[in-house]
Amino acid sequence: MAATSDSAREDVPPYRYTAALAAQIESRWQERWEREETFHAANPVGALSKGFTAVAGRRKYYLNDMFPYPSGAGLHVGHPLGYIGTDVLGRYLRMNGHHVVHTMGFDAFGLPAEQYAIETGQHPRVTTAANIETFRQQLRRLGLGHDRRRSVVTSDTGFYRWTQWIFLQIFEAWYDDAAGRARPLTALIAELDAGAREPAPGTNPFGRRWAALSQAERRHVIDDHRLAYLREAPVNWCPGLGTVLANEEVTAEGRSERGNFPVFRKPLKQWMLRITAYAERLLDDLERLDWPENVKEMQRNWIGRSAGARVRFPSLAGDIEIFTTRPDTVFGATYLVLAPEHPMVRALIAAIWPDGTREAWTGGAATPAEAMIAYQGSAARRTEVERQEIARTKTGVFTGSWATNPVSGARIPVFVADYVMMGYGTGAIMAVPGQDERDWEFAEAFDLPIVRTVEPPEDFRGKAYVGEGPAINSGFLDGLGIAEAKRRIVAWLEEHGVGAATVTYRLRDWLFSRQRYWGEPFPIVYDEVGLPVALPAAMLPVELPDMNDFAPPAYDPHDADTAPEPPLGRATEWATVTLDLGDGAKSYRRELNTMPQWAGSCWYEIRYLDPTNDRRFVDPEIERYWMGPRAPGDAGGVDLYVGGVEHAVLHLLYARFWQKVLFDLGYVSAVEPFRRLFNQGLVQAYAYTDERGVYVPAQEVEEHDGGFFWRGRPVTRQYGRMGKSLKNSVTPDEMYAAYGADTLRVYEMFTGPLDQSRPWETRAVVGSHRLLQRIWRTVIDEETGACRVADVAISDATLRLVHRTIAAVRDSIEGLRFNTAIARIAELNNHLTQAFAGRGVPRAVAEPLVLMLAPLAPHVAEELWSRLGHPCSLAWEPFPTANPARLVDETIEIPVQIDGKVRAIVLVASNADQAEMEHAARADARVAAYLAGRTVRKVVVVPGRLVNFVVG
RNA sequence: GCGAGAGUGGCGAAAUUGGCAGACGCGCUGGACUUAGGAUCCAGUGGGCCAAAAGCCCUUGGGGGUUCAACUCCCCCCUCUCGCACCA
Repeated sequence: MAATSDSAREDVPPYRYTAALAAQIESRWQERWEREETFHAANPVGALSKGFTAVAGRRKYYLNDMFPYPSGAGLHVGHPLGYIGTDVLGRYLRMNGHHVVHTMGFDAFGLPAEQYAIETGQHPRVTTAANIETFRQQLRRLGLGHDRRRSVVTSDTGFYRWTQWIFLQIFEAWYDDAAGRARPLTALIAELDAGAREPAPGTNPFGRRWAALSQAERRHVIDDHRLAYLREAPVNWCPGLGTVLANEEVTAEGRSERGNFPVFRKPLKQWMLRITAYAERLLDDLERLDWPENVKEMQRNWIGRSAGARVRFPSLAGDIEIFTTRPDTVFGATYLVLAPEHPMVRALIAAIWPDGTREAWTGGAATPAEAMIAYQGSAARRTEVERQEIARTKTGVFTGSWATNPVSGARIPVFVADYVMMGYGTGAIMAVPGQDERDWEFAEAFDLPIVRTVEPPEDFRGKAYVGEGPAINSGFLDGLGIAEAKRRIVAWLEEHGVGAATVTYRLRDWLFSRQRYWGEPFPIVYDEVGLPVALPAAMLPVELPDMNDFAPPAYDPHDADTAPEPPLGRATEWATVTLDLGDGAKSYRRELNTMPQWAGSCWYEIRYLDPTNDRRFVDPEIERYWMGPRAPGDAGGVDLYVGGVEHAVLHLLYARFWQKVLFDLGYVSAVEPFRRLFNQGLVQAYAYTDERGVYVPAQEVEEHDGGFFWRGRPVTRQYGRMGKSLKNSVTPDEMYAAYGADTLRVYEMFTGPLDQSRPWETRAVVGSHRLLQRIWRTVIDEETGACRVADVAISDATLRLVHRTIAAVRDSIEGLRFNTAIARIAELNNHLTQAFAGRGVPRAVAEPLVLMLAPLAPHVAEELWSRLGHPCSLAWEPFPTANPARLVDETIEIPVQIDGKVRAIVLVASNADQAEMEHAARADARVAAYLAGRTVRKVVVVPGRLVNFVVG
């Protein structure tokens, strides 16, 4: 590494821009920005409104980064890529008349923070505070133009008090399907009491009207309406982490996203948030967002809307309801399949195998019950790897029962098979092997009848046919296309009361409890009969008790028979509390689970706006000013949200959900939290492993003879993430020491467009340092330290280049292509070095150069600006504007092609017409030589572009 | 398997959206200043033919097409990255 202290060398000019000088300049300007409150953004009202009148006429702009969780490893150079990008844009917008709010907080609750604390044997409160301090110092050195007053930490009581408050709003609300929005439960109760409505379907198991229900029954009905509710259901239990997880936190391989531990399904009573009520709106409103298409697509896939029908198949055990997207194929349903966990399986299992049961259907067992036990047992014993490998081979077992196809009247067998998931649709399907590949495979394996209901084309050679075609073997549907057949059959099903059109989502309700210590406690207590009671807002925050034995029990990660045990249960004094909640002092038990990692990040961007408000989570006027819709139909939200694509589903879906609840309840004016999303790329790096597969320090690896070596031993190289454990981390601190923060900023922005991943290359950083050195030298005499600005004439060519550079730099920054902005600045400076060598530079050139550099390398730009004689910071100085008249040259160089190949360059007036251009081209000696004795078949002249003679 | 995106010098990349391919850098080569150079400055640097220059030819993953003109538009294929994956 080039960590030299060259300023100490005698032959280095005394006023050269070196790492040492950069360090001085950077700390001086950082202090000054802080002292002068340069980046404080004023709210229209409230505690942070000082100075608002001065900026009231500006256009507001809310710029936000996905906030980091403060890990113990500190920052590496990959972390700040997005932060630098947003800072460049923020500074640019500020110089263009915008009123920019930009800050940075910390996502401090959650598993990573707690695990780090456990590893280091310290309390998470201590490690979190220390880690945040490290992050703040590293980030401060970057010179980010943030309003630090607005920084929030999700684990501070002043913050999580409001996370708890929002949970209470969710708890005290229900989704009014008729109105298409969430409403307070008080409104529901009023309408029920007034007889204006009856409980929603599925919430009243008592079979009597509201007016006839007892107090306890009414309580039950109300609890079933809540957007936050307790439910006993199979959840994702992860012994390795000691907690249950949301579906979004479990990988397709059935392991925890964090830590990669096995996850088991286990029935437990847990808090759920009714995100499914918002499925349609979460899907529809994606259209209103300026987000990367791949992220929208990921959310669409996760929500997984499919339109189809539910159909009831009568059986001796009762009606079996199935979901299908192809109701038109119902005549071809030759058997039913239930998921192994389906509640009706037990009732469907016959005592003995019916007569004529085929050998293949029994699995060799003596009775259906035995077969079922064997089948469920073999599924549970399979390892994940085996499940992946045999995922496509169909297994299952006959229940011994039959059902009736309600349309064709056919008697069809009922199977249980693990290719049907309990979590989707109704957990049961009608199998139509003729039109479904999976059903075909199963039908082949179990020798079941196959009836085609859509006629395949003549040349079709496959098995199941899923394409378009006329219906066959389908009674009154015969001859119809799929769409029309669907319409007819759904009408028929509804008319005969055996089915209905319906929409199903893949999205499940959000499992919201975690058996961990380091999270927000729920603002919930349980009364003497074990029912949850919300604490009044006045009792918030429910503070996390200070505990020394906060770690969850250490389970064997592979032991499915363990059970979660919230650490807060050990805080016995805290866990029981005597309260007067309106009916006298009584003893209550507290909720012992905590909220998941994602709770704080669901709304932190709102709190940034009004971080000190202790009466509301945000003042409505402040929220409307920064996040409100700009026009009717506009979703509102943060103007630009920058972060990694890894949050495409989890955080971004949860935050949208909370935003919509808050919107429905009238607390915020924006329907969406993030109007525009931008995914920055990763900074990647090479990592090296020795022959045992152990990582070796990447910085000590040498490349020679076509191979890589560490201490003389060959190592293998792989490319990927940067990380401490991979021994390929480079810290910003190393770069600050070697070159300064401005160099690091410029380097990171120079390696490519912001949305692209790029490799880190320490040896290339010097190029950005040299650029700053050269710009410094353009303005400052390295020997004397004097400003080189002089009263010298500017050529038209130079002036044009300045204006062209301004136009290009503006365009590049606005498109978040900072690499090309830097290239154009470098180009201009290279030109100035030549054009004004030894003469000093004109002010009219030096000043725009410095101002253009300012968003990218703000410290050195401020220093140069001040040395150019300006007493004030340039942070609010107008960004240079290009004069359109200065962009065009009087004469331009035009390529002349013969048959599409450039053979000459001629000079023509920029406004030359076609004839003049052709004339100029023919006048060129080389062109004339090429054309001599040949017939020109065609001449293409594009004014201002080129001339092409076609002779071939 | 399905969906999305991407393939340009040794490396990171650029190309006003169909008009001089490789801007700006790293690296490399040579030179200057030097006790020294892992500092700084200057020059050169896609490949080939040629002693060199001039000149000519080739070149944006591969193949075909449209066009006076294709990194850019169309068709087929290959490779890589990401997401989803028995979702009925």
